[in-house]
Amino acid sequence: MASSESRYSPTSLEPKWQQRWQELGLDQTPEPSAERSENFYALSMFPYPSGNLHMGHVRNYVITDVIARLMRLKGKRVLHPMGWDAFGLPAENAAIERGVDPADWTDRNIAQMREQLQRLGLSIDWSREVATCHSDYYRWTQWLFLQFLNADLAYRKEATVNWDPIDQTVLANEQVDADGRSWRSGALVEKRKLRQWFLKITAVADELLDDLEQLKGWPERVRTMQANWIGRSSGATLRFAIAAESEQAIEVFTTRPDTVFGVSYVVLAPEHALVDQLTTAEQREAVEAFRKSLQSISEQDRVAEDRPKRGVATGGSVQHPFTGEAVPVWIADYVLPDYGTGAVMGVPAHDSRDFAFAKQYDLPITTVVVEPGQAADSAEPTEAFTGLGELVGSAEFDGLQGEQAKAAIIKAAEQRGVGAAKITFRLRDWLISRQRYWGCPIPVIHCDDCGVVPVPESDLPVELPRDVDLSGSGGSPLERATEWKQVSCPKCGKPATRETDTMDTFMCSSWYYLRYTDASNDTAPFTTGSIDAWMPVDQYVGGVEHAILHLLYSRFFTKVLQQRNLVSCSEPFQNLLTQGMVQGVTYRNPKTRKYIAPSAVSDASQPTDPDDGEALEVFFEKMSKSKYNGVDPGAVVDRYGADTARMFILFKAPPEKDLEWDDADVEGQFRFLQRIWRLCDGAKASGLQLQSPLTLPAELTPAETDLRRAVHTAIKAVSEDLQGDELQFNTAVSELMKLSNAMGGQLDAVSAAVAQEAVRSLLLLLAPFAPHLADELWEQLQGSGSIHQQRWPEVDASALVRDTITVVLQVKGKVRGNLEVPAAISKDELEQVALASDVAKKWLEGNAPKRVIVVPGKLVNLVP
RNA sequence: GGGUCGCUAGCUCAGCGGUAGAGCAUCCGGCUUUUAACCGGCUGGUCCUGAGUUCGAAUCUCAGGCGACCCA
Repeated sequence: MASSESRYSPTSLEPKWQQRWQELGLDQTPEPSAERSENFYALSMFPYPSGNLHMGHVRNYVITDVIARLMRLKGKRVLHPMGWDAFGLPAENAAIERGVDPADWTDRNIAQMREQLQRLGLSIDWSREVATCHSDYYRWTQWLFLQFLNADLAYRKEATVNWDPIDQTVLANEQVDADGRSWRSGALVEKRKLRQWFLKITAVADELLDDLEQLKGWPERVRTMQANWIGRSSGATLRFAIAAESEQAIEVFTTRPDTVFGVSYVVLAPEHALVDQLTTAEQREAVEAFRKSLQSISEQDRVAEDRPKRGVATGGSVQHPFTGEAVPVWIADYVLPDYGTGAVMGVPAHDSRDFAFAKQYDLPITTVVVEPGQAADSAEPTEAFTGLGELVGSAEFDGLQGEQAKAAIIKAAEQRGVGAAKITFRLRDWLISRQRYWGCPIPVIHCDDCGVVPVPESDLPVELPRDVDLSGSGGSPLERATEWKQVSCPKCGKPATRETDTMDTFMCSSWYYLRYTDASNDTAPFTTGSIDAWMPVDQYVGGVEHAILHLLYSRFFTKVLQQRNLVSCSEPFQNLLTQGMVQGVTYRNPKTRKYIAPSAVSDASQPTDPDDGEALEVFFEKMSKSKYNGVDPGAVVDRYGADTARMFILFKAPPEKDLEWDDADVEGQFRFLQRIWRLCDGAKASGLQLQSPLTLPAELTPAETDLRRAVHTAIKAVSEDLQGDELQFNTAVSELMKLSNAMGGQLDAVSAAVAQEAVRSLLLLLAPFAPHLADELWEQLQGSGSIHQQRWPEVDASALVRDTITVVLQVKGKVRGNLEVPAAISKDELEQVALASDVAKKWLEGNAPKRVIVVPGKLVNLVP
């Protein structure tokens, strides 16, 4: 009765199962086991609630969901939460531009995105949802800030920052483009000195670097990026006295003390404190002009290698620490005030930047290091020799090599009081002040008498005032919230004012993974019990754009909290998967450089611009509104269902690689799910049921043996693809396809027990990927309970064994035939069978082979 | 300039010393007369290039090319 065949209809089936799962409480986090290894923490980087879910989000959360569902099937107790990185500038901009309240705007967006997420069938425990902008969360962000303050790891200092003169606000370095303009207002950013709050991340720089070694479950490149960002370099400080007998000196940091005899000048950062003193009257004007010209240039630009180095002589000079000779002092753009000592020694012969600088300003280039055994070349070098080598022209240090030379010079410098060994870091303290409204208020009070006074814990949270003037200009909006700002000092009771800076939103996201472990606790941010049960996160999934910022800050928080005995782990994320971008097909007119929407392209195989008929360039790029290449997840779910969207995203590319969205392949996935539907539908029509396991027959037919081999091969392959360092969802899906192909037409040809085992296994393997379809078919075939309450199938190794195997027969390395032999054949027997074969007779022409290579189970190679 | 990774069928990838494979797409045939179709089948590869090691190299080594990412 083919007409009664049911149809795969995800749009009706998926909401049904989402509701059923909720009723069954399947997504709820169970009570954790005392045995940590029985618990599993699967975590996605939480999103900013922009209001619109995009494909990148979908990819992120689907990956984590497959892992969470798999771990439940494997019997783990799983924590799989979700929340919102909800403070940030877009909400404030919406307020400025459209007059909406940032809190309302954010909450509406959260509601909208939550609904979009729920349609994907993600097994998230929504009872643990957090939003960083809600005071029941940010009171603990403030509490943690006070912990840092108490530990002397939070401080205020005057610093040079990027100031946007139109928006009247500080900007982070990332918000200043390559031309030194604000991304928002387009204004040229100015440098300003302001008092700002910092967290002392440099206090744990060594731990942050050294512990990267432990993070075996992280991508190598993320670890490398962090190591480079931290940038530990060991070398020495050397003092160049301002004048003979002078106490005052320019202190430089160098990783190459061995090149000190090659110094031909010293360069100060233009901001350096000694510049004014050293500048001669003749040079003062030039120095001032140079300093002014730098105000609009970003730091990244100043140090960019391909940029010409610019500088000006101060006219002053200092004394070489070893020779006592006068060394001219310059200022230059490539020396930064906050790095090292803000001063470097110029050794043109052995540093490429110094070399370029010396060439440009015609400064002497003195070679003091050569390849071991080579004599010094008197000709002027054409490029810097930056490697280690043997010292020449370095007085008593001549002949010393490499590290030995460095050590000797450092030792000599220490003895003469002109320097010392020193380790520096590129990492700088984390500036967390923001002069913005929509952020977490920094919980301190400024009192004229008592200074900076922390808000008492009992007064937390310091709530953001509502109805603040957010006109977008005139400094921090909180400065104008006078009623909120005026308080009495917690210490002396006199009138005082609240801190009006809010925190960098990265503060809020640096500990949210801890909050999930005990999300509704209103007496503590988390407890040692909840931390011990779930931390560290077993699998973290997110974009590689956070390789440094968020991931480094979170590691910093964890280390500080561990030192203060608030958490028991030293690293927050055990395994990290950085997923690739989702790219959409992009059309661009090569002449006008305009992007064309796919909907405007009539013939996708030969796309042309509807306006001028120009042939369009076609390529894949990250989905974005401006390129019209986005695909709306909601539309895909509407049309094909969440299961198809999930399957496609997992199958189309390995998770860490970029994924090219292709509608045709989405169709392909939908068809695959339909095939599974029909396969099970056919089995159902034949009376197959899943509720009670049948006993396999003692003797199997060849068809049964083949089917069981296919089933257990798939179980083995999928299980292996989903464990270990490389999670290969794409090949796992491919294995499911192979299995369903092997099952096609075979279910009626085998006994009920074998058919049942096959269908049961297929659905279980499918369950983490296409959870709705798997559960629906499970139910239709009378499976007990939900499929997501079952256990992951075990491999039956005996089903993989073959009775006979095909062995390759080679003659002199060339394949000349093959042999069908019993699987258990011995090496000697195999050799005998090979020598007796027709192939051997033909190719050896009756001669005995000189050599016989037998690889058991694989081949025999006869060498005549 | 240095480092890391990659280069296998049209696409995405597996294989990592032993007869070059999977899925998707293409193509063909059938079945329907489909409008989210379906079933069956066949194609398809100097494994980036060159040299070396080996009985045997996609796989190991070296050199080169191309690409991606990171660093300076």
